[in-house]
This record gives sequence, structure tokens and C-alpha cells, in this order.
Amino acid sequence: MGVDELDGRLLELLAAEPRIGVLEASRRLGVARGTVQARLDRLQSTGVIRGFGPDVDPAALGYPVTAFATLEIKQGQGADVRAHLATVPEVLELHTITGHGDMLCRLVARSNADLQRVIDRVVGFAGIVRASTAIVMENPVPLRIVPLVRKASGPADRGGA
Amino acid sequence: MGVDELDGRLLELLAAEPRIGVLEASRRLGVARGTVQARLDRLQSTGVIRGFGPDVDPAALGYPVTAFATLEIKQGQGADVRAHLATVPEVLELHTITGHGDMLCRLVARSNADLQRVIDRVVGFAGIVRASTAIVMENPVPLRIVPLVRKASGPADRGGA
DNA sequence: CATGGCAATGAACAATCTGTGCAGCGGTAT
DNA sequence: ATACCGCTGCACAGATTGTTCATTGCCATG
Repeated sequence: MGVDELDGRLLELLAAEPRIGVLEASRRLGVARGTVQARLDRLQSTGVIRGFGPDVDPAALGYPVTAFATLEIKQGQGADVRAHLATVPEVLELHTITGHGDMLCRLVARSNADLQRVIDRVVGFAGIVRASTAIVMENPVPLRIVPLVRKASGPADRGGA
Repeated sequence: MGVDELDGRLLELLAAEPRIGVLEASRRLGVARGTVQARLDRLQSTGVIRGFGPDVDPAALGYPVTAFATLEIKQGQGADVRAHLATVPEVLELHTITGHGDMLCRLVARSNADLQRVIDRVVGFAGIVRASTAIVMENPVPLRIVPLVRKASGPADRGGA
């Protein structure tokens, strides 16, 4: 299990130029086309690569405001709250986290004012006791995976510090 | 600006079957190939679609533990802290948020024990005063965009409630 | 109402890539 | 030594891509 150095380079290449084809990738990596195809198939079947979904920018859709909300849930209401949040389009992501049996969700909105509407909708549900919201101002490190891939495919990926 | 109904359907289609080609997409959407090509070009040039980066699963790379850490930063140390965190591969994402001039970052680790190592590395920096970590247990709503696209491309996307 | 601009259509072409199969060639584990 | 596995190179038919062009319907402007 895991990824070797070639897998790592392939992933990096795909991250840098996602629309690249198998043939071109094989040229860049200096291996046979069949090898790249086999690696790609394996990476996908083992779940390392979940897919190649388009990376859509919410801001460009008219939702430039991002926020994280920590929700305090009433005991036993977890499932209901999850179902409720799943119906809100502005909820991009939801996690249950340790702490107070709470949840953390990522929200987007059209404006700060609109964020209020979103939050009202999110917390307007019986199972939610309280919500604490933090608005994102900057995003110095956008979601990334290459550094981790590099580490995981490195010569010795011992978890050690 | 914004996306119309056809853009919306195209984005949904791409989200569902990322490896689909322009030709096949045009067949599915019932429009001419040139139209799909033009829409795609426009979506990319306007930044709605940032790219098609491979969606890599950290868990499959050997990092099954995800956590969110809220960091309290010493005044004026923001830039240094950002630079520091950018060098940590396990930091997948970093935001500056409202609250206490703090930051929120997403971390992954090989295990709960390993998470300790990661956190030590993250907070082992002069500019960071304190860190509060929440470990992710479940992820009921994985990062998604389709519902928002659907809303944004809907007949009347008035921000109103 | 007439004109100009814009987006979509349908078609055509050369060049390229994909899916697939096959035989040869190490390197490794048994 | 022997079997197994992954990589290489090659070959082929079929499908897709990048482009360009002329035509057409629709909308806003004049």
C-alpha cells in the first residue's frame, strides 16, 4: 500500500496539469505509456485518486464570503442535524468533531449580510443549541495535496518527526 | 458574470463524470460540441473552474486522521506564521479568520499519536501563542459544490431568504 | 423598424490520443 | 533454478480534439 516515487511524480504532474493525457504524461515522466496507464488505474482503484472533479470557485459563482461555523448539538440530534445541513446548498462541508459532540461546517455566502441569512437557516433547527461563526478573511494556504504526496512518496516516509 | 442554466448542467455533468470529453458532454447536454467547448473555455477563463486537479484522498496515502486547529497568533507575527505553516506538509489548508486575529488550519496525520507530532511541529513556532485542536470523527458532508452550482444557476438566484 | 453584435449550430479536416493486446526483458521471491 | 510481476515498445482500429467557416436566431441599440 502507499505510493512510490513514480506514483508521487505522476500525482504531482496531474496536479500541475490536470488536463494532461496519459501519453503526454508518459513522455514527461520518462516511462512507457502502459506504465502510466497501469499506475493511474491502480491509483484510482485503490482510492488514492478519488476523481478529477472540477475545482469550482464559489467566489466566481457569486459567493465570495467563506465562514466556518462550530455547532453545538443537542444530544441524540446528530442524525437530524446532519440531514438538515445537507439540504443547505451553502454548506460546502460538514464534519463531526471531538470536543462537545459538536460539528464544524464550512459555509459560503453572497456577502456578510447574506451570511446572516445562511447562518439563520443553518441554526434554525431544533437540534442545534448554539453556533459560533468565524469568517474567513484570507486563505494563505489553499487546499493542497502535493506537499503531502511528496512526503508520502518520499524515500523514507517514516512518521517520525 | 455568473452561470446560466447550461453552465450549471455542464458543471454538474463534469462533477459526476470528470473524465468525460467535450464531445460526449455535448451529446449528453444536447448542444453542439462548439458550444460546450466555448462554455468550458469561458468557465475556466473567468475562474469559475479553477482546474481539474486530482482529488487525492489523504487517508489512502496513509494519513487517515484529520483535524482542525485554531491558532492564536502573536500580534504582528501573521506573515511569519503563514510561512511556517506553509512548510508543513500535513497542513492541507490555512485560513485567517475573524475572532482573535487567529487562524484555522486543516491537518492530517498518520494516527492520533502522529497528530501530536504534527501539532507540535505546527505550534513549535514563536509566533503561535496557543492552539486548540478538534479531531474529525466523521465527515457527513464531504466537500461539495453541486448544490451551490444548482442554486447559482437556478432560474432566480436572488440572495433573499 | 433596420442594423450590428453575439452565441449557437453543423460540418469538415488533419493530428493526436485512447483502449487493447502481445512478446520480450529484467528483478525478486520462493 | 523457476515462477511471478511490472515495465517496455510496438501495432492497430476507433474516437476525440483543436480549429475554422458559413449560417441562423435573438437581443439591444440606433
